Amino acid sequence: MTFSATRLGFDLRILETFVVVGRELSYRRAAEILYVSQPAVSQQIKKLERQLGFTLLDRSSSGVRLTPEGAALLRAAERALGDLRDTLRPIQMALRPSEHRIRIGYITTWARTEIPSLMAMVERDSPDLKVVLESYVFDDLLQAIRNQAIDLAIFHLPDVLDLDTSALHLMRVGSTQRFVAVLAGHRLSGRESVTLTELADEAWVAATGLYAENFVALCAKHGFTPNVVVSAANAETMLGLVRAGLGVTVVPNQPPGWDDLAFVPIEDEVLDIVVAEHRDAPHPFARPLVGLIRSTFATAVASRGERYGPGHGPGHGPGRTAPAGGTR
Amino acid sequence: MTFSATRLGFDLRILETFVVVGRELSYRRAAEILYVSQPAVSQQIKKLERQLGFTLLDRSSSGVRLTPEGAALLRAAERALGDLRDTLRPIQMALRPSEHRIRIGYITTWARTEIPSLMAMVERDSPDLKVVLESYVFDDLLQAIRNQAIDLAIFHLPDVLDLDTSALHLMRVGSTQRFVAVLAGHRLSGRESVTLTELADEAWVAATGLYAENFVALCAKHGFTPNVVVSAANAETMLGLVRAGLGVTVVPNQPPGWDDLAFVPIEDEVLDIVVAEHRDAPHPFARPLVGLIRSTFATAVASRGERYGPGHGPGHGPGRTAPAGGTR
DNA sequence: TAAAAATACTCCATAGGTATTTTAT
DNA sequence: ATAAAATACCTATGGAGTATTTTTA
Repeated sequence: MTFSATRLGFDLRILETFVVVGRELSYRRAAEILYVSQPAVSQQIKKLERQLGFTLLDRSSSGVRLTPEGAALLRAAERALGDLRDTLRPIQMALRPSEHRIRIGYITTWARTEIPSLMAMVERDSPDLKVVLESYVFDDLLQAIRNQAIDLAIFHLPDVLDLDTSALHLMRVGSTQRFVAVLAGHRLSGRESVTLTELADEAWVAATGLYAENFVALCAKHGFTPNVVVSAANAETMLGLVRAGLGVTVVPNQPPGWDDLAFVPIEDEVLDIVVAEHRDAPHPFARPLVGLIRSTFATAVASRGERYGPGHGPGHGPGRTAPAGGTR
Repeated sequence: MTFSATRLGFDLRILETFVVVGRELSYRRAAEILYVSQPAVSQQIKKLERQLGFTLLDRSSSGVRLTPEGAALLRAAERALGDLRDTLRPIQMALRPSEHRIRIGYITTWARTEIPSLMAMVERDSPDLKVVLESYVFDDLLQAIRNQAIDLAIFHLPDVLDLDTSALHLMRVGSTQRFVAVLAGHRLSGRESVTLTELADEAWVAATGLYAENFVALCAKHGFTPNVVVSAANAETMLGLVRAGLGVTVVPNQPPGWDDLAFVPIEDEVLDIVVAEHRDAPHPFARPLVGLIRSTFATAVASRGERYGPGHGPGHGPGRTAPAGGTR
């Protein structure tokens, strides 16, 4: 016998999945946004349809269309999820009075352009929301969420390295590609794009920690070991070192204000830009912010979204844990 | 990596558990009501406290007290769960327009006294709620929920037999004991109580189906095989057969209107009276009704609540499936 | 033929179970 | 000493993953 505990109607995560599918009208894009696999979305929707007893979506290979019932549920669910959050918020606020402000952690890569434009949107959209910005070294960022030092983290995912994202909840907000940053006079500075292999013999300004490891692993995948002449912990410093002529470096965006540098796209897989929150104790205001973050990165970054979320994810062993601090 | 799907705050089941504990101020009683084991409640509360970051309940062996924070959460949670249900209800109603009424299935054992007094309470409490009553043979009752032929089932659990309650959600609403029904002149009719063993040589009027199997198994546990002279599918008939002098029978209550019969309590474990709903598609109005059902059975039955819910539950093999109908 | 969703299966995390120990009255 | 909650350990279920097949424009 299974005496399951009390349920309040159906599972709410499933409704949220349906809302995303209903908005995107694509299982694949919904999977990308939710950062789960496409079959997971299929299964959730199917389960919901089974529970309700009728079809919500007409799907075919050419796309997905809402049935009339589906359209009704979408409207109702969007409203209801909003109401639900509004209901839950005061409880959570009452219980954690310290959280009338939301703390966003980010890596300096995104400090120059994306964070300011995000803050502008926040100011316009939710002027009464207090945001505290905290810049982090990537290696400490995930741990900061686990520690509840921050509520939301913005970063791009290492694409080769396996990451320990336990206790986190990721949502994809955009994607970008790598650029190699070279001095204006560099032999490649005029190029439309380059392959990583062409850069095998360069002197490199590398990152530190996990991003550096990921870069080395990426190079290994392309058959060479980079000649790292110097490492630095943040993008600003790295670009400064490039400008100083120490070597070339790789960055996931084209920051403005580096007029004597050239940024050449690397023909490579795209990088996912994600936000992470604590899996079990999400901040009540996090969700609306994620929407704003997504539009920020949608406009700020050339996003073309290839593959859906997971792909180098689970099932690859225990992953690695970011240093700094215990399990709390 | 684990990319868990979107969460809406913490799990809602956990909040419901807390509400019950907060009201009962006892893990054990909460476990009984929720029909889960006491450790399950311990774990859920502990998880909630860990997520929130502070203590909700001061517990000791002499009882449980709410901390100030716990009291605050209890108030907020009760209100919020109500709001949540109010939010969800219109969605569910819109999606299943046929369910502006709730269908309650029950076994005839409870038809004489409990169901009418329940209906009286419903009439007083929620006069605009349409209830449809359907009496069932026990063997078909659970399947009727799976089929969504009814929304709520009221019955007592077989205590020896293992039951297939998959896809169901049980909540305990009361407990009772067995009575042996004998003719007024029977040798035992004056007794305060009897043991089952004393009845080993009686001629029996038995139930049919699962309840009958359970009765036979119970007798086996007490070391004898009952001499069943006739079987009947419902309590009214069985008592009629007793009155006709065919034998004695066992019932889980003392129905009125059988003045020429005597009901002698059997020294035995108590039986749990439970309601069941569909695990994945509960009726929006079911929850408030369960409260009324609980008070009905609290007043109608001598309830003393010994052990908490599960105990002959999971881990006993696949259980058995009620006949009649496929998996839907 | 290509792109999207569905299916098949495997695996792991969660959560509930039982049995037992700890604790406080 | 007793009753309640906590702990330890185990197991089952569900959900999400990858790989693959099916479908239809």
